[in-house]
Amino acid sequence: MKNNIRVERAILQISQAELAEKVQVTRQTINAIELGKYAPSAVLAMKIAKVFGKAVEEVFQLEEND
Amino acid sequence: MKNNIRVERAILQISQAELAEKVQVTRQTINAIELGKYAPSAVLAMKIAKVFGKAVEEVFQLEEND
DNA sequence: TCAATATGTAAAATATATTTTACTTTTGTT
DNA sequence: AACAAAAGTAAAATATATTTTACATATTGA
Repeated sequence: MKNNIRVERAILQISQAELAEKVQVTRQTINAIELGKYAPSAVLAMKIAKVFGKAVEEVFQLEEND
Repeated sequence: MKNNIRVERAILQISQAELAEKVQVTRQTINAIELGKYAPSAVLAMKIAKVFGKAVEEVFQLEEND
């Protein structure tokens, strides 16, 4: 699972900590997901996409191994 | 987390078992998610939406408690 | 350069999703 | 009614996401 979180954050100019606060998870969770260490839950993915004003598919992309 | 899986399945006329096979999970997983017993992972939500030819947000909707 | 802010990382604990196996109930068809 | 297919359920095991605490490194601005 790939994602554009870093780019979307840059557009909004918000830190990992700020995004974390907006979607009510810890900063470490955002960091791990942004770095692709694991994939989020659907609820979290939808909340993140919502913050960016994008569809889930615009922020997260399935890969072959998914 | 709400969803329209039942309706989307009806449109495609596929059973829970068939959807499960398409997205590579067990029938019980589809049943549990369809009934709202728990929310799927983002990967699974995206695969399900893809089968239906819809965006994740069209198949799954966040609720207040999410 | 110094300090502050942001990011990366890690291990252990907890929460949640998914599988497996198995059985029950419902629905649709003949 | 009888049969088959579909859907519902449940408990235990496993996999994965998320939290917590804590520290290390990098980046930015004064």
